[in-house]
Amino acid sequence: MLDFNKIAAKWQREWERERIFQADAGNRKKPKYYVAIVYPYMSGLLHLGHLFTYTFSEIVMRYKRMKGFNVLAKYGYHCTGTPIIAAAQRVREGEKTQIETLKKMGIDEREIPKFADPEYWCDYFPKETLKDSKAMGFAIDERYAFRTTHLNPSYDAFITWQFNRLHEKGLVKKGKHPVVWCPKDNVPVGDHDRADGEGETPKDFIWAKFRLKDSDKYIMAGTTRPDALLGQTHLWVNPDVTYSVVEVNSEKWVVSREAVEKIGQQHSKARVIGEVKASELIGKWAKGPLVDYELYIAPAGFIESGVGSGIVYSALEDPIDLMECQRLQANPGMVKKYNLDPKVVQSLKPISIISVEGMGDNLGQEMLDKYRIKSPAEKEKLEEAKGELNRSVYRKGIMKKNCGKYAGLSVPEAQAVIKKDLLKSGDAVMFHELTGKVVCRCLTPCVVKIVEDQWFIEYNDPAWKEKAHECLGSMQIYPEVVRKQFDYVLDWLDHWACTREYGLGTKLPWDQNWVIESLSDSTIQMAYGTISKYLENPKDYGFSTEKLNDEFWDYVFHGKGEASHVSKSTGIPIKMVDTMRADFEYWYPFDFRNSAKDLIQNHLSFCIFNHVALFPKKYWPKAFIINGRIMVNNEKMSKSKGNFFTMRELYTKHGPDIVRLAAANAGEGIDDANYDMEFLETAKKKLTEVHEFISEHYGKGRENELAIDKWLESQINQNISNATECMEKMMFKSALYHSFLEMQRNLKWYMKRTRGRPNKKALKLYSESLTIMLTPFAPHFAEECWSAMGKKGLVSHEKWPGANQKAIEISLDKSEELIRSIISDIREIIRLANIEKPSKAILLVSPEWKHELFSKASRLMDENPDKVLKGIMQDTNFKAHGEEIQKILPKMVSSRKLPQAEISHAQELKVLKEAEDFIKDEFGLAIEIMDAEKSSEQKAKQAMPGKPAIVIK
RNA sequence: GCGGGGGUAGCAAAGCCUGGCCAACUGCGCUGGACUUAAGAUCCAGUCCCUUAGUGGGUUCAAGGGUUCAAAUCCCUUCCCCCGCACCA
Repeated sequence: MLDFNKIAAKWQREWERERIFQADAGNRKKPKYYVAIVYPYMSGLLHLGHLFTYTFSEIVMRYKRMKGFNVLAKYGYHCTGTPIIAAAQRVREGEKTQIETLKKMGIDEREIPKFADPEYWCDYFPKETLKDSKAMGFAIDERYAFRTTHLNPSYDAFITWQFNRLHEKGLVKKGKHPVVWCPKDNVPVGDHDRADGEGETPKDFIWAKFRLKDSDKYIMAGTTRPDALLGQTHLWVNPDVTYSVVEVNSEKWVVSREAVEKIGQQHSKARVIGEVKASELIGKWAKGPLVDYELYIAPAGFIESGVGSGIVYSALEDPIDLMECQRLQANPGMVKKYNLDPKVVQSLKPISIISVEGMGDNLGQEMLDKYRIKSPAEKEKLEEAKGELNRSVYRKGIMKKNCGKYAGLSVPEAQAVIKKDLLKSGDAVMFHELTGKVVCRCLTPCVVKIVEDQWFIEYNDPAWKEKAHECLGSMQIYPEVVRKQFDYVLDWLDHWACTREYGLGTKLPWDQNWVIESLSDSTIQMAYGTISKYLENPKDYGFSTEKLNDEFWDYVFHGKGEASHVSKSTGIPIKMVDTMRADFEYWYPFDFRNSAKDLIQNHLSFCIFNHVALFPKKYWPKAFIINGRIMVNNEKMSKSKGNFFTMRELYTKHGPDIVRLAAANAGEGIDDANYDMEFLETAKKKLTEVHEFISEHYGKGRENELAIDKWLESQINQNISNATECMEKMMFKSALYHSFLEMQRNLKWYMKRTRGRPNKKALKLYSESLTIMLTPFAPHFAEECWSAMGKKGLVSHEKWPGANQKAIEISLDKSEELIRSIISDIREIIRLANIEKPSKAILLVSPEWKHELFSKASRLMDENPDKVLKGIMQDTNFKAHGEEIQKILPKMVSSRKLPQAEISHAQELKVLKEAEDFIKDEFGLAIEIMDAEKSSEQKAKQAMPGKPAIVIK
């Protein structure tokens, strides 16, 4: 077995010595290709997930180099945001799992205290990441590597520029927004920080105000269906509850006790100024918005004081309200108990305000009937009925004539308009309620909080969205199916809270209390990556980055202003300023960026938005390549399952080439890929075999040329052609299949067919093509093979092979198929007929007229299947065989199964003759090949083109 | 709910856009054989059912219906599965 690590080290030294991956814009003769590798987050070492994603970038980088491009790889380390800080905090607290995680990465126990400092992470992991990348043989130019965060003043200046420009364009605004909030920790609680309630979000409600008669108090009732206010009939309160009276903006609101805190979170401070028992409200009247009548206040058992305001208004088209109402009406005892007016109670009836196609005027009753609900106790059924009704109302409902100015609107339209009207008139206030219970990791139940003074990037700006769509339309998206997803996301993105109160990152330039959030500071960093070589190593170029300012970036990215002026204000020599400008112009835009699909709905879409806002069209992104997530042996990768691997573990154990091959072979497209640990071993064996084969056979072999040699040549060229096509389509697994696995299979057959006597020229073509095509996948190994062939220079410098179309001959494939099927048939016959000691196989090639017959028949078939028979029978050439044709042809025509007549009679004979020895060896039989017409065997008639009759004796 | 992607032989996974060469690429697994002291590896053969001195027949590509001379592939309906829905990298 080859020592893949040894090979890797050897060739990495060579590459290093020749600096073959240094990317310089000076090389302008070549077209450029800019790969914006997605940068890893520096909260740990690279792992298998990174490896998979990076393999795509890596393959394309090397491939494009071999296609003659000047390739730049953007390479960096992501350090902004909260995860590093949080992890450092955990180290400080001595949390076991965090410390274990660090230990597993090979960090010495004594070193671990250093990780209590977030900045140490930002130093340590970039270094280790670079080490790993080089050990993997990634074709990167480390001079360009950069870190994000304020620890890197150049990057800091770059982000400052970005936000100043966005701000100037009016795309960053201050506002407020609802978040799920932990009242104990005082932080927003994202999905992953929850002990319970994943997926729950704040939902819009409105609380409508119902003025209590002869009072200055408002009864507040929440609703998600403001349209139903038009059909309001009365109010429900929970008879056993004592409500609070709170003062909000000098109004007095009646709400449940539980609601008081919510008001405080979402509105100005709520001051409790009194209490009122439900019994004091029941039987009174109140006046709500939109209608001109007053509502009676009634008791209901289903009202939960913890939901909404603890009071609801009733619209009797709702099955739950209706059921409750019917119970009350049928229960004089209750009416008496609560001292209600029986006349009023009996007068309550549904007001029909919405027409729904296929339904009548009493929607609530219809649903009760449909679900056969008899009592309010049947809660589940009631919920279902309500749900179904709401759905059909939402989809098909139209506001009826009695809805005044809202008449004729569809229900969603009416909801939107009414909501707006009510909020404007002050008859209702906006409220957010969680869609379900959320519990923070600290076990505190969460609430909705309105965050004030938050800065947003206004991705909801319609003009901006339109431009983003335009950009997407001009981009290549691989695989194409993801485009729809992007389209949706671009529309869906709302304003994005882009600042945090704490975390690593650049300070918001005009409001230094805020730190720019981590997804927002990495949307156009590919532009920085074109000139990071200079900015990260200014001393090497004789300048300093201390005084970088917005003017500098304006000049470099937009050519705005004067180089001399920029030079004066930044202290950077004019020549350097212009060099950077030129480099940017040369490299930008980026041509390739790949990532796992999780980044579609944020990072990649942000990237589009920010580019269209900050750069002219010619610098907009060119292509996104989306890959699935990686699984290990068909299981999700996770630390708890023990199938979590750092990249370092993998390449140390198996060598980088093997690890890369397995990654390339894991999958392509958007489906989750599978990293097959067994393939690692298979790959080692296969590569070792290849190396042995090449070392042994290259430059040797016979000189004379047989058909089988042409066949191999044809196959090689087909493989080149297929592999190239796959490479261009970014389908690297398929590319690997054609360039490597298929090639190997072909070789095996070839060696067998030539009985170990290959042709020298064919082998040369094979070895060279294979080695070159393997270079993007297993570059060290390819170098090793290249040198084993005695080649001077590096295979990394070779051109990707072009397929010689002339060498591709389908008829050669057909010939091989013929041989294969004959062998398999002979074997089958021997087996079935149980022939103990066969001595001879006679192969009877179908007569020439049959070849002619079927090639003509298939021509006729393409024209008109109905006329095949007639056409043939009219042809005098076939007259002599009329009877036989009548027997076989009609059936074949009707089933559309004609024998293939691609190989002529003469060719068929020739092919068989040439393979005679091969077949003989295969079975140890004497072989006789003859024209079926000249044979007296019964079987001879069965011979068809491409299917000789076989007689075993 | 909204949006997206899927359902193919024991498993995994191609094919579907551009219908026919599809009983359906390929890998794994399984069965038998060769090699070997043995195991592993490797190699050869087989692996939907029936039939058979091969090239024959039947039933398959979630389910049902349709278009067509012809459907895994096109159209319609139904069922089921996966992913995303944010302030987080």
